[in-house]
Amino acid sequence: MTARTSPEAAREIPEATVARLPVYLRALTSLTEAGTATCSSEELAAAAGVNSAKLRKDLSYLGSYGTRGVGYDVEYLRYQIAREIGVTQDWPVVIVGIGNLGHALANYSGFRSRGFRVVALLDADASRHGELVAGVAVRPFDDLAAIVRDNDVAIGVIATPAPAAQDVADRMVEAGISSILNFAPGVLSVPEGVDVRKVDLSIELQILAYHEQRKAQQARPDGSVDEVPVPLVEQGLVDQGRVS
Amino acid sequence: MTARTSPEAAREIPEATVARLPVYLRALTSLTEAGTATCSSEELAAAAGVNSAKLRKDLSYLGSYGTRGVGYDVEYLRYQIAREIGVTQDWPVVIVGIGNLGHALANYSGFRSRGFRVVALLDADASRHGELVAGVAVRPFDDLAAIVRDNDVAIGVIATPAPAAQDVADRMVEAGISSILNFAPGVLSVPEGVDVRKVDLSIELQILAYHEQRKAQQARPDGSVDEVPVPLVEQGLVDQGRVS
DNA sequence: AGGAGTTTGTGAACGCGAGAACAAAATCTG
DNA sequence: CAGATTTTGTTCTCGCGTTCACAAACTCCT
Ligand SMILES: NC(=O)c1ccc[n+]([C@@H]2O[C@H](COP(=O)([O-])OP(=O)(O)OC[C@H]3O[C@@H](n4cnc5c(N)ncnc54)[C@H](O)[C@@H]3O)[C@@H](O)[C@H]2O)c1
Ligand SMILES: NC(=O)c1ccc[n+]([C@@H]2O[C@H](COP(=O)([O-])OP(=O)(O)OC[C@H]3O[C@@H](n4cnc5c(N)ncnc54)[C@H](O)[C@@H]3O)[C@@H](O)[C@H]2O)c1
Repeated sequence: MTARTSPEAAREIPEATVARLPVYLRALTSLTEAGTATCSSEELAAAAGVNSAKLRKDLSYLGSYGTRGVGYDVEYLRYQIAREIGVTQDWPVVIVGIGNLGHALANYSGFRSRGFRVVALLDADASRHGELVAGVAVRPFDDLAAIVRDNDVAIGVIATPAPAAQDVADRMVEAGISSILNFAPGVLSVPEGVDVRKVDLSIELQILAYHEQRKAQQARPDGSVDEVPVPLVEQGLVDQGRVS
Repeated sequence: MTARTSPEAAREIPEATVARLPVYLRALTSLTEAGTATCSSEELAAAAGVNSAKLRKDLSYLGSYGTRGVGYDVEYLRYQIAREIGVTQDWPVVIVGIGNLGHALANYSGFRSRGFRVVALLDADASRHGELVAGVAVRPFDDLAAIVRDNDVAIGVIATPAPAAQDVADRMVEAGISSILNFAPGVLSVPEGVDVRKVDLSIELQILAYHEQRKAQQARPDGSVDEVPVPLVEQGLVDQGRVS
């Protein structure tokens, strides 16, 4: 690993690894709850659904937190990963668009328990203002800038209809938000330095449909109804976006 | 492209390409609605948020549907992609776990309009049975096998709490479902030939948090509050799971 | 008709990630 | 204490995906 020419060079964690760290974190939390104090890379890899070599390589980017011949201290490793991700502190989050999906998100308890705190629910529809969802009041969308400023909000969630999403994103960026989780379909355009991640249910289903169609096609034309001729997938598809 | 040793060899579309086809499909639908009859790879790539070379290579796996010097016929290409994905037909879908999230999913109109039909809503909680959500009644989970058989259901959605997810998945597979979209956190174990895709809100937020933390760290220690020292991302993160 | 201009489809180069394999480091055993 | 055993951290190789760059193919204009 030749250090890049930069002075400190820090640890530059590959994006694929970053995407798996939360999975390891969850697996470690499960192990803790099960009372396990120590685990090998093999065990943890199984719990996370990945290859053990991949797991070890991923962890090596963070440092040397294991002990050869022994394994990893579950609690210690869990803390190190949480610190690396940045979820030892609580991140304030705003949700915009409190419709079907927004309500579900606001009610989702997994937010709190994983290092995120919903500080505001915003909606453009005045008839929703004042409504309490999971103890938080729905407020006018125009309060965004003030809320972001007062609470140091860096992360915003968009759950509005698609046509409003770009507008909302622009206003979020303007207000100082630099990370957006977008549930509305379509492409968001944001300035450099702003991260966007997209969750698109229809795309996921369509990917499944494609593979489903291939399976069906492979059984039909031959006439023979054979079982799983080509193993498409089995497990451990931690990497979002890949199936096999 | 050397044809694999198999007899027909068909077109083997790379997984990364499959994951982008739905994005192109949506972009083309937008163009159609905007009244555009023809478009270049450059225009379509912009609408989909990807590099135009990548778009052309992706489309080349499907066939030669463009005209050099002209571009693509929007409607024709849209149909070809829809056919390739398999969404010219309607796919019956069952949703299991009609709580917060399940309600939102059941109410989601984007299902229907994109080639999927919710044929049943299932929940283990008897007090929910009979409730109508978007015109579909909530039924006992034990009806699963019959519903899958009668409606030829291949795709199932899991929106139950995490502890129940593996059980539900097992029952789905047993009933004949071979594609699962899982919203519950944790790793599902399924037999070969069954596809699982996972949507995990917390993981997405944690990935954002990681990058957010890096941005903050890069501004602080230097003392200087410079603007975006290293361009982390800008746009076009079509590929789920990557940020930059 | 012929040349200029466009735009597709693809060959080739490159970089990143996955996995196998192994050396180093720790524990355990006798 | 020495050797066997376990398990990590890392090196190496391979394959996939992205991107560049360009020839082929089509249109348009004179
Ligand atoms: N419901 C689902 O399960 C689901 C699944 C996948 C994707 N989505 C997407 O998520 C988004 C929301 O879906 P939904 O079913 O909750 O829709 P919805 O219509 O129920 O809710 C949208 C909410 O956004 C508010 N809104 C509209 N414009 C706004 C603006 N400019 N600023 C602030 N708020 C605004 C509306 O008042 C409404 O309350 C949609 O883009 C949808 O495609 C939903
Ligand atoms: N609400 C969200 O926004 C959100 C976001 C991300 C992930 N999730 C995940 O989605 C899942 C559902 O979340 P929710 O908020 O809707 O939970 P919820 O508790 O509101 O709903 C769960 C539903 O599943 C039903 N259920 C439980 N066990 C079952 C079983 N064995 N078979 C059939 N049905 C069963 C329950 O009766 C309940 O109706 C959870 O795993 C959660 O972690 C939710």
